[in-house]
Amino acid sequence: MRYDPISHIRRFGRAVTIEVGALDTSFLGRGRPLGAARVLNAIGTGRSDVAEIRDYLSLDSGLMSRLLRSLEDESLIQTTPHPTDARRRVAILTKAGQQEFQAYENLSDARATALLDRAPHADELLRAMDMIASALGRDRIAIEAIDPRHEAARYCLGEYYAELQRRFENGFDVSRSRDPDAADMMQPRGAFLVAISDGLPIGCVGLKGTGGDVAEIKRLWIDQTARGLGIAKRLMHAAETAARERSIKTLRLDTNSALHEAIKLYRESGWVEIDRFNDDPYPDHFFEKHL
Amino acid sequence: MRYDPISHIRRFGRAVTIEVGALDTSFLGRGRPLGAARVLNAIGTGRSDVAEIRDYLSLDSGLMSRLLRSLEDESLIQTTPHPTDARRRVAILTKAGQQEFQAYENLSDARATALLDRAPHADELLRAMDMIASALGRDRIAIEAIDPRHEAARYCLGEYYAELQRRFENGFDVSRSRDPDAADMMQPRGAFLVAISDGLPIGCVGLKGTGGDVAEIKRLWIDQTARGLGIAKRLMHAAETAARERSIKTLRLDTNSALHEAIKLYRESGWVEIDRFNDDPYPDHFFEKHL
DNA sequence: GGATTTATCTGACCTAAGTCAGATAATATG
DNA sequence: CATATTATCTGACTTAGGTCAGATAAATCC
Repeated sequence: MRYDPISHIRRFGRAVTIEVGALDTSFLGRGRPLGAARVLNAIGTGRSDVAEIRDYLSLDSGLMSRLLRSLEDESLIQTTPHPTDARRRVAILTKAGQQEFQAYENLSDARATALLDRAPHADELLRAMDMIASALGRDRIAIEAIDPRHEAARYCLGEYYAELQRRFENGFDVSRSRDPDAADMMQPRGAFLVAISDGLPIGCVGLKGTGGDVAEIKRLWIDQTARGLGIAKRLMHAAETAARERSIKTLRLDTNSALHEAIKLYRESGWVEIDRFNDDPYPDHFFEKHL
Repeated sequence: MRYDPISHIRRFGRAVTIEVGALDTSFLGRGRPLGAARVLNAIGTGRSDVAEIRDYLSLDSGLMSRLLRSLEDESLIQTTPHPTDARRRVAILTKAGQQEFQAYENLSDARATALLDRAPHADELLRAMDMIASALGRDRIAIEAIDPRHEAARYCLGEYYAELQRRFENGFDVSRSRDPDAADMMQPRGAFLVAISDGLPIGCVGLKGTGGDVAEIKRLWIDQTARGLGIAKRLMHAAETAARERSIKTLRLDTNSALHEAIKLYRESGWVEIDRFNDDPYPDHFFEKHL
């Protein structure tokens, strides 16, 4: 058959190439070459170290220097020496730069909104986009430790609770479960790790420590559209590493038989089933692992 | 919440921009600027008229001319005057050009294959890509009349039968249904129309004529990932237009109650239910429309 | 403390891409 | 048949993007 899987992927490639081109063209409407717009965008999204931006955008140092000068000439950015390394420079947006950055953001948002408004099944479309973004970006998925009260963490936890609500026969009410103290999932006792894919959190795990040599693994979640990419394994591995760094000797966790992929993962990676060790109403399986 | 739908779309944008950029970079490995590669590709995929290529790639006439010269200098293409309009030129690939075109195709295919091989759920991923390609490319979906024995038509019919097999309670066996004669769905008696989106057929409908002033609508199918975009309506509209052009006064069709979206569409667009007019074992609903 | 490495900047240079104004020849229009 | 239009080509020009070889100053290494 002619319309094999590759034909479908290549059709997808044609469609998104046209879309990407259209977005670039709309960016040019602001009277600035794309290179300068990209640098402005990198600074606007929090990258301030010039070397970091250069690396992120794979730019030659000469070109980078000229792009920074042109943005400075427009009074969109200011550069100052790096506080601890005087060879380096850091760039920040001026007030005008923030406005200009926001104008680019608005162009992107407008395209996204227009697409959503016209889409017949917006939620399905978003799921499809998430799945593809995760598949294409799998080599760029990074595990980061963040504050469990940070918005990325709160987003992950919200999705995690929503998934338990869907999967547990009688639903899930977070207030009936013991919600760990944020401080127990932060330095120095514990950690909260998220998997970030192209800027969006797609998975998380918590290491809840007490200061002693026993700690608990909590809130392991992977977005449905990002499963099968080995992210859970990476998160668990990172959590164990964090535990060792905190001199933790024994890890425990509780889970529910509805979460069979998770239970399979635990069994395959050295966890052994133990007796119930708490009175939380939801879990029915309990595991332990010695580090 | 920060991670609203727009964040997801923009993450998707970042991921595919990187992918598109990587493909472009791999194309540069063949030692030719992208512009020339695009023209070569356009010629390779069947566009021979220079003006048509220029329009398709939105190129300035001067730039186009120079790109053609550079491809001629490499002996990859040959240009000759247009057979009926001596102002125009047509370009075709030489033997070396065909090889070079194939080399680009292989690069694309290799990327697609690599993606599929690593994907955890390849079929889901392909569905996601189809859905996004249809949503992004909805303005480029074209209705074309083709030979029902053409591969695009056979693909549509295969997908149509597969869908009936899934949706009918007792499955569907095409040999038990009367398969229309190809000649009845071609000029001058009938037509076979397909909806093409970025090169891939995503829907079809047949107009089966007998030479008289009554004809039948057959094989209305829209790919699952392309529903809600109004393609069925456009196909039915095009079929009615084709019927009028063939002096047909009355259209009939049979369908099955499992195909409720189709039945809804017929009811909403002027079709009225009539008595059974054939002994095909599958249909249980019969409609008619006077043009 | 001297040698080496690193980050940035500057000038010179290059290619790709695209624009613009004619020139030419053929076709279409009235 | 004169005029307008169309398709292509050519030369002149511009901008964007990127490379390369030093220059400079700071940090790091031995």
